[in-house]
Amino acid sequence: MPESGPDAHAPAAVFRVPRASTVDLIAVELRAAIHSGALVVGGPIGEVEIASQLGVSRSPLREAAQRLVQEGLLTSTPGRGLRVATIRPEDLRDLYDARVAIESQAIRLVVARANARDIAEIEAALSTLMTASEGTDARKIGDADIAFHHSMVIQAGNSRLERYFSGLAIETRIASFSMSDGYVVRRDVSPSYRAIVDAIAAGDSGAAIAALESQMSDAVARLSGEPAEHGADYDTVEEPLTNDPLSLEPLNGR
Amino acid sequence: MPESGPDAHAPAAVFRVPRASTVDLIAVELRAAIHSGALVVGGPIGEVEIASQLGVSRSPLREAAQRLVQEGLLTSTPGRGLRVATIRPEDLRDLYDARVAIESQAIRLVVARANARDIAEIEAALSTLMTASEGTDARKIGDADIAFHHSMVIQAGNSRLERYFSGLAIETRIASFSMSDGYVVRRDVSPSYRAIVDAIAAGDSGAAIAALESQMSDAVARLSGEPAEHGADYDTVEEPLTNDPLSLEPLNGR
DNA sequence: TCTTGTATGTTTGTAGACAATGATACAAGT
DNA sequence: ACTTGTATCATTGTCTACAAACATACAAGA
Repeated sequence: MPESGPDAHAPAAVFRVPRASTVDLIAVELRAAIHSGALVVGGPIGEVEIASQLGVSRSPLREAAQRLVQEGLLTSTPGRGLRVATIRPEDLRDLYDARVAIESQAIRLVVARANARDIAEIEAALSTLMTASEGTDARKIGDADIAFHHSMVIQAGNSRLERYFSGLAIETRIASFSMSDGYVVRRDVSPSYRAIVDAIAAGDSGAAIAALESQMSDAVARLSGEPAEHGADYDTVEEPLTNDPLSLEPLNGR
Repeated sequence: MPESGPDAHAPAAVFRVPRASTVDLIAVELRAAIHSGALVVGGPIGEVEIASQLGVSRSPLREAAQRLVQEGLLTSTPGRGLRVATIRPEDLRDLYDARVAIESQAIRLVVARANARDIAEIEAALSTLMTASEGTDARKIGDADIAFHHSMVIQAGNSRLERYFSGLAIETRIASFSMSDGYVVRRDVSPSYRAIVDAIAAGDSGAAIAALESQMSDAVARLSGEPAEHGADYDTVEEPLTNDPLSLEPLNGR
């Protein structure tokens, strides 16, 4: 079966350069702005203002915004425009159930692959979290927490799961902003983190998922403002919300 | 603690009417068009043509398209515009792993709620599938298959899981179009469906998830074109792709 | 005093226009 | 004959403008 022409089915010698579109850049920037609190949770999106801050027109901004609408990070009301989504207390459970869906499957995949390097990465993320939790920077602890969970999803190597998780991670941040006034984290790192990693290393995905679920239930309870149980002490930190004017010159100086 | 003003925290007597925006309508239409094959998989999106077919301008169309980009149903290449996504054979596993993530969690939630009415709904979806599988309409069987899985996610009552699943369901359809030439379904309904429902009814989420996983692996193998094992016979149907010109007058006669 | 109607201003939603980029066809050169 | 350069065309990406919808303030009436 001769090839029809030179290099007909030859393995590609060079790959597509995945350039980022303007909409991509804006979407990233919007997510970062929500994450940092620069865009106030529940607050409106002034299209003209934000577009000018980003140095773009309303069209690409609106297109990028629709991506976040699909993610559930923005809500769109017909005549009223876009607002940053809020998480109502009764939605907390749903959010964390969704995280369990993604992360428990990630655990299954990581365990199935049983790659030592993957587990090492997760271990590294855990130790970063442990280090951060010795300090008092609540924001830092929260970020390290998400980074730990993120590392599990990354190691699973499934692009869809990663995409879903990225959105859920930001929603988790929104929840922090939405619930109590202030950013609340556990002062002591829950032992469930250790349990998750150990179970993964032992190849016991069932135990890891069980630990994950209890950790998530714990988080829901904490954010719901339920009193601390079994001696866990929380650390509520009034966040000095950044008011950065949405940095970025997307098209590097064009 | 007197209320400050009338009805300050009174339970809402009337609710927000969730009007659908134009972008919503267009997004729905685009998904339907991909589902029906009117927008050919891998094919380009002619913005002007499709916009005119829908009776709208390019702006709202492009905004709606970005939602599908976020879902992974469309791909955007900077200078080259939008194309309907394709599922490469090596991506099949990832797609179905993602479905397992969503659906296994849905099963857990349904089992946890243990609501007889939920299970009855799922049973109904299964019997619809059984009925459809007695016929020869491959498209109908495929739709009933997805509807069965969808019903589980619906009964879980988690909006995020449902949103994710809706996208994955269309991706599954894309995969059918992408793989072999033709739409391939199992002629005999796999016994794993029965196993899933029975396990749910028995409250055994572990068994249900195991059955789900084997069913998914089966689907991956079938779509990958691997030879039929253990006597399962497939039914490949050359689909007469509909060439409907994207129906719809979104803004009912405006 | 509270409600209801009216007017004004602001913001969104859509359309149309222009510039820039990529695709295609053809001609010239090696 | 194949490659390379050039011109033309189509399509996208972005901007600006206009019309419609919404919010707010104020005045008139009950």
